Amino acid sequence: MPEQPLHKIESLVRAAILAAQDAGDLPSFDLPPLVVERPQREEHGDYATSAALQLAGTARMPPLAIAEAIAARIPQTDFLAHVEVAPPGFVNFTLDDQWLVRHVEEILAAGESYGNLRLGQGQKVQVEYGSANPTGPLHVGSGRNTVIGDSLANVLEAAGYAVQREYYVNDAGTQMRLFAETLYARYAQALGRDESIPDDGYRGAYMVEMGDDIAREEGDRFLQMPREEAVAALYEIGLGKMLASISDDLRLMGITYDRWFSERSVYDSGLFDQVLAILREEHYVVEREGAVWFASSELGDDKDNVLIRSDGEPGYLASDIAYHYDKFIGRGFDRVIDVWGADHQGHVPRMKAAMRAIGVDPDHLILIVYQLVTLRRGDEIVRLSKRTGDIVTLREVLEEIGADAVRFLLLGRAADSQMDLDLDLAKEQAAENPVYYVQYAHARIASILRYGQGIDFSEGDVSLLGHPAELALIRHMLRLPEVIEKAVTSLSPHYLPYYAQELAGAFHPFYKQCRVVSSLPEDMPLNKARLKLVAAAKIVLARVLALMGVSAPESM
RNA sequence: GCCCCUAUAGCUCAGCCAGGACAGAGCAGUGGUUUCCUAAACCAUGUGUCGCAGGUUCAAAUCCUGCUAGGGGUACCA
Repeated sequence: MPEQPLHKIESLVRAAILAAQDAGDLPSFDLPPLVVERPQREEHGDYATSAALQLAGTARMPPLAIAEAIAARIPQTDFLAHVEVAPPGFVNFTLDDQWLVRHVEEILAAGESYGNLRLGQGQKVQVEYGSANPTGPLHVGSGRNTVIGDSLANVLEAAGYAVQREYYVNDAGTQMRLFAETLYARYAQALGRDESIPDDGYRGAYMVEMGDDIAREEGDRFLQMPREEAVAALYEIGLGKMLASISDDLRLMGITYDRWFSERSVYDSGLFDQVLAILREEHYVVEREGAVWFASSELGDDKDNVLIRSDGEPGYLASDIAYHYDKFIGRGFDRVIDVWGADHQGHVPRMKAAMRAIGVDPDHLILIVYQLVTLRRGDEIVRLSKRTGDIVTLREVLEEIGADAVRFLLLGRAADSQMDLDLDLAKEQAAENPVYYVQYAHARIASILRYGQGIDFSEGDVSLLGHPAELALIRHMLRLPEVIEKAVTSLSPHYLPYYAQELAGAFHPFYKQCRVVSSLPEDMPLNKARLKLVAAAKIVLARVLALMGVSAPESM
């Protein structure tokens, strides 16, 4: 895992400024954080810093003069071909061709681990995502949640964190009781009994089907027992069926968890009582109006929140505090990341307050709130509600559009950005989805390697590479570690699909311009070098696809 | 009312955190490309009051204030 050029350049620029100050070419001042970035335009090199522009004010010197002073003190290195000063005060860095070309060998040597970083240093991080109520099938919103969470977990792992993926099963509380009551009614109806579902029950067709299924599988035995007992039994059966269906849908998207954590277990294990006692001891629990309140307003929230309702039923917040106590105190995660839809944003200040109450640094609980997906079919807006039964299931969308395209589509927007998903358009454009552009690059390489499988290119000489299209491809391959770092530090997996397209966009022109396996005998040395290049490109493409949870086909 | 998110090309969106070099991509449009490795490809080409109005700055899509529009939340549902 050699140091990335980006960071090497940062160090060089910093050292250059300090040296210029020592020599009296620059006045002394404290260095602000230096920004080294990828310039937008190719002719500005591979990396650039605007440090001189930033410093012009404090140094009271023309930016160009500062840039000159910096550039003059960047030492000769193997990886930089040249360093240039450009008006109004940029310093531009261009990577050395031979250094780039040698990088191909490093990627081949790193293999699947190419791109790995040591940012995390083994810190324990939990990512909790998905976590949809098991009262109905997953819809597209849950899809966005899982795609963000899963890819984030992937990049965190790549960056050297010890990641645990978890699904919190809300198998307790009012909604599950309504679900069980509804299921009882549907089951009874399936057996011909006149029974109506609760007013706030789940009206979706899937509940009718489940009632039919259970009637067929179990007969009428639940009608023979006391109603309460029957509802309790159906609660378990229905929960099991919903969880099975949810995990099937997730598997279709390539998502699996390390642990499914039951909300009920928070109460059954005594964890909730234990945490409530701690809150009481710290005097964050008050009783009024017949309910038990969490005094979160004393901890930065703008209001108090109900822990146990006046009907004696603990609310969602109650178990969630206990659950997070278990994550941090019980299981010792250094950081916990929860992925929530914008409809849960009101929960953020309460949970931050709760962390303070149990003695956890609230910054260690990272809440990623993504904006909701608005589904449309043409001009018609499809509202999603499990209760009214008006849902477009994730399964339907997966079947219409395909898991890879769905993941790519859902991942490609920043969490802050609201998504407008037109199912008609998405279906229409499914074939034009950029995911196939990326996958096709991978498949093309696989095809080349099959075609050239008789050639032993292990002794290929990469120094023969140098065509502009080859160098452009290598430059893009080199960016993977930077992209992973950026996705991790900004907790924004949406950079991955953009990068993937750019990488594929460097491969396809290379393929067009550079014959990899040529039949001319005199081309053999170059063939071997290029086979090395494409083998390395395949590694990088496969890696970024894997990070997105998208398959990397050998043929298309 | 108050709080959070958003507004950038015909459409869908990056870029905003750390202000800097003529504002980017995909799709859609137009024209072209196939004697050896996959045309799901390549090449060329047009597209902008960066929602509006102020402010800060040598420099604003980016920071600040106000406004408009859309989405979400809002004190015993999750």
